[in-house]
Amino acid sequence: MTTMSDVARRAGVARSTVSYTLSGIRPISDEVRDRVHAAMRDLDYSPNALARGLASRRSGIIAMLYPLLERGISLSGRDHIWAAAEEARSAGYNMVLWTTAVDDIDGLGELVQQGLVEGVILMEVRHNDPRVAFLSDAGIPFSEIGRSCIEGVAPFVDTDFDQTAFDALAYLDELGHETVVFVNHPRSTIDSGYGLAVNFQAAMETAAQTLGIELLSIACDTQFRAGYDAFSELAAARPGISAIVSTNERALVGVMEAVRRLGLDVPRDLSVVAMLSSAETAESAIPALTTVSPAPYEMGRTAMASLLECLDSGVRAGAQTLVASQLTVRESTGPVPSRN
Amino acid sequence: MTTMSDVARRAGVARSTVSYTLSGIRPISDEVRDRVHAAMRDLDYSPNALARGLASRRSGIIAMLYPLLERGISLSGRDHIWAAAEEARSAGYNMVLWTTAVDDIDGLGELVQQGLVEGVILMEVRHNDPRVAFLSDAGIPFSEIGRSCIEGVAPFVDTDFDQTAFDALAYLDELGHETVVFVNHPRSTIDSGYGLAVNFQAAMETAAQTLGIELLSIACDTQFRAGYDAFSELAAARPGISAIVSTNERALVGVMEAVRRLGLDVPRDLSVVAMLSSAETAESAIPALTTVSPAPYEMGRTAMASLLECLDSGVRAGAQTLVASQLTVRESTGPVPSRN
DNA sequence: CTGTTAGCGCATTCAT
DNA sequence: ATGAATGCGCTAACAG
Repeated sequence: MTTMSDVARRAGVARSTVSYTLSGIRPISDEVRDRVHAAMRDLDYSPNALARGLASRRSGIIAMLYPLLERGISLSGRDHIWAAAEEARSAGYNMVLWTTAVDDIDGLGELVQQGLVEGVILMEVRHNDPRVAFLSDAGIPFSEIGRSCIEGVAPFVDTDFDQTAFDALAYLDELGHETVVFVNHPRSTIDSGYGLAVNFQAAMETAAQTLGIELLSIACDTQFRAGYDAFSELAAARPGISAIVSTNERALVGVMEAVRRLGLDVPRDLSVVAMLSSAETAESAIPALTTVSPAPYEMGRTAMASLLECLDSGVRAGAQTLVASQLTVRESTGPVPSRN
Repeated sequence: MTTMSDVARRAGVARSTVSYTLSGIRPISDEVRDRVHAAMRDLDYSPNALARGLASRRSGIIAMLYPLLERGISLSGRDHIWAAAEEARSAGYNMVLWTTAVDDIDGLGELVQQGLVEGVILMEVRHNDPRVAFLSDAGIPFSEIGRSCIEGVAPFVDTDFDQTAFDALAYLDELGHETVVFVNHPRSTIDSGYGLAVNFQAAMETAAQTLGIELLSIACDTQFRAGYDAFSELAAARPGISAIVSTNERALVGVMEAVRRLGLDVPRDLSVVAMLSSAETAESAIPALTTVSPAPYEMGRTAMASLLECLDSGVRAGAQTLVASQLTVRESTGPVPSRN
C-alpha cells in the first residue's frame, strides 16, 4: 500500500501539499501540481478512505436503507437505487445499500453510531416509521423517499398521489365510466402504513368524489390467485363493472385472467389502468396496459440531491418534493360499453 | 461524540484497558471490566469504525457486488442478500451492497483501493467476468455466487445445474414424455455468459442425451409477449408437444397463455416444470407450478461463510460448493397424453 | 504558494 | 493484570 508520504517524497514536496493538490482547497502552482500528479500515477496511489474519513470527519458514504420486504426489490426500486447512486457519485460520494428491517432500530443505531455514514436515505417509508424518529433524534442528516407522518425534520420526495389518482380517474371519466374498481394492496400492507397503499387509497377516494365517480375499493394479496378470486367474486356481486384501476401488479394479472374467463374482453367490456413505472411490463402484457407511471429515477435523484444539500448547508429540514406521474394510454382502455 | 478516552477517564483506567476489554484479547479482571462496561453504558459509547479500521487495518466491511441488470433484483436475489448479510453480521461484519456494473472495473478499483472493504462477494458472475480477474490480481479476498471460467482463485458456490436438469428431465421421462421444450433466456443473455443461461443449457442437453429425450431449446426474451409468440410459433411447427421446462419466468407466463389460447390444458395436454426458487410464485400460478428450485438462502450463507474463512486463514482459494435443487411436484405436470 | 505540526480515535507493542 | 507510548494515513490549522 502506497501512502501520501510516499507520494510526497517522490514528488519532493510536503505531505500537506499532496493533500491540498488532491482537495484543491488551496492554490498550488502548476509545476508542483504536475509533479504530484506524476508521482501519484507512478506509484499507483489512491487515498485511504478510512484515514481520510477519520481526519476530516467525513466518510463520504451515504447509506440507502432499503428493507427487503416480502415483495422483494421491485423494478421501480432498481431505478430509485440507480438514480440515487449516480447522483451521489457525481458529487464524490459513495452510496451503499443497507438492508436492515424497518423496525430494527438497534441495527440502525449501531450503523449510525459507528460514524461510517454521513447521511441516510430511507426507502419504503411507512406512515409511522420508527426510523424517522430515531434519525431525527440522533441528528443524522437523512431524506425520505415516501413520507412519514413526522414532517419538517427532513427533506422528502414522494409521488404526487393526488395528481396521479385524479389523472387516472379523470381519463376514465372522459371515457364515460361511472363506476371504478380500485385494486389496492392487502389490508395488512395498508395497516402497516405503506405509503403507496395508504396515500393512494385516500387520493383515489378524493378524486372519485370530485369527479362524481363511484369507487369500489378492494384490498387484495399480491398474488395472481388473489386477484383472480377477488374479481370473480366482485363480478358476480356487481355485474356490469366497466373499469379497474390497480396498484397491485401481481393481483392485476389474476384479475385480467378472471376477466377473460368470464368471457369479457379488455378494453371492449372493461377498461384497465395500472399504476406502475415499468413501461416494459406495461407493454408486454396482452393487451398492453394503459398506465399512470410514477418517476422513480427522478425521485431517487432528487432524494439524494436534497440530502447532499442538507450535508452542505448543515440544515436538517429540506425540500419537500412531489413528483408527478404520467398517464400513458395504451390498449387496455376504451369507452364505456353501451348498455342494451 | 464520546471517545475511548472519555470512557477510560470515567472508569479510571488507561485507554488501552478499554480497548482490551472491548476486544477481549487479553485478560481483564472482573472488577475493571465491570467499571469499563458501566462507563461505556453511562456515556452511551460506541467505537468509531473509521478509527478502528485505520488502526487495525480491518474495516469489518464486506461488499456484495450486485450489478443491477435489466431484470432487476429478483426474488431469489433477495434471499442471497439476506442470507449473506445475516451470516456476515453474526460474525461481526457488516455487509453493504454495491451496484456497480459488471464491466465497471474502474469503479471497482476505486472502491477496493480505498481500503474500505475487506472482502467482496460477487453476484451475477458471468462466464468471462472481468471482476474475477481484477480482484484476483489485486489480491482482494472474494467469493463468487455463480462461477466464472477462471477457477481456483476464489471460493464459489453455485447451483448444481447438472443435478437440477437431470431431476427435472428424469421426472418428465418417468411420466412418459419423449420430447421436451426448454425455454431459456434470450440469446443476448446467453452470449453475455450469464451462468444460469449458459450452464443450465449445457446441463439440459447432457441430461436429455442420457435419458434419451429429444430436447427443443428456444431462447426467449424475458417478456410475456415473447413467450406467447415463441410458443405459438413452435406449436404450429411441432404439434403434439407434451412438456416444457423453463428458467425464464416472465416468458413462461406468456407461454402458458398461448397454451390456453390453443385450447390446450395444463397438465392434461402439456406438462410444465419451472426452475424458480419462489414457492410463492409457483403456488400463485394457475395451475400451481411444479418446480425445481435452487436454494438461494443456502447459497448466500455459504458464499459469505467461505469468504470469511478466507479472511481468517489468509488463503485465497477456498471451498467450491454446488448446492442441490429440489423438485416439488404441484399441479402443472402429469402423464403424457395418449395419442389417438 | 509551500512547509511544519498537531491531532482524528483506536490497536498494539513495550514496559511494569 | 494494567499503563504508557507509538503510529495507522490523512486533514487542517498555523507558520512562513
